[in-house]
Amino acid sequence: MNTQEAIGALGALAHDTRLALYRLLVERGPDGLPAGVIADKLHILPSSLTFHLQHLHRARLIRQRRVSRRLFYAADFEAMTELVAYLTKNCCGGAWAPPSCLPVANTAQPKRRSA
Amino acid sequence: MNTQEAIGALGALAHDTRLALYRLLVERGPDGLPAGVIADKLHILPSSLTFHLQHLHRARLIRQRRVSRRLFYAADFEAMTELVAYLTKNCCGGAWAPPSCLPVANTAQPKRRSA
DNA sequence: GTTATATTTCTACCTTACTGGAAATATCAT
DNA sequence: ATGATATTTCCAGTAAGGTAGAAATATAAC
Repeated sequence: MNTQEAIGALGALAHDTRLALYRLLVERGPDGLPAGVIADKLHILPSSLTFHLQHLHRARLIRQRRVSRRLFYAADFEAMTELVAYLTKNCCGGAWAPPSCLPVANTAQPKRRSA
Repeated sequence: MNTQEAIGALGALAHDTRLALYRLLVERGPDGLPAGVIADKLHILPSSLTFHLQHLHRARLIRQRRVSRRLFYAADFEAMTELVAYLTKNCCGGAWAPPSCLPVANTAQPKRRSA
């Protein structure tokens, strides 16, 4: 993850609705949720939801897949891992985060089914 | 660090100039740099610099102190530690970051002189 | 007190981000 | 094909963020 990607991810998370949305998807795991269910849970209009979903998607924090007529969105766990790695490496003066943290992140991902 | 504080910190870092500024201050350590020097290094106008410094300061990512007629700004290392802790705790589904990471962050701070 | 330096504050402007409603698209069921 | 559901796209309006220059404040030197 380079600086521009990090800025994109930080900006995507720096919003009430989007952070709540992202946390909801993380909580839900790799299966994710369809847009409609998310809209209900967060009480936002469909057009707003799409706007925020696309914002998170552009930042590669979430993934999209269609299941019949519904679009499911799921958190991209690698993205957060990379973001945290970027922050600890570049924004803590190297003083933070023992290297043992980084490998753990990958192995700790919930098992996914297809891709 | 609560959600609103995290959003504030994320938003403060989610900008080209401010991220560069913050990283410059982290690199510099607890002594920090006077505003004028920062403006020179980042090639930005004084009024813009103040704008971004205040943004970072509001997010408690940097600290300010006056030395004679100059205002020094320095990174607040605890803030980044807390932000990373927040992200790993709340946005990685608990799957990330072994607890050993967190204490390390505090002990790894560069020694400061006064407060 | 006057002058110079360092930084902030103020104001105006421009751009981008966000919200909300209506229309369009995609998929499925009949 | 028609109708229903799920979601996106489009558009307009409003709010917030960022940039820039000029004026104001704070400190220091003379």
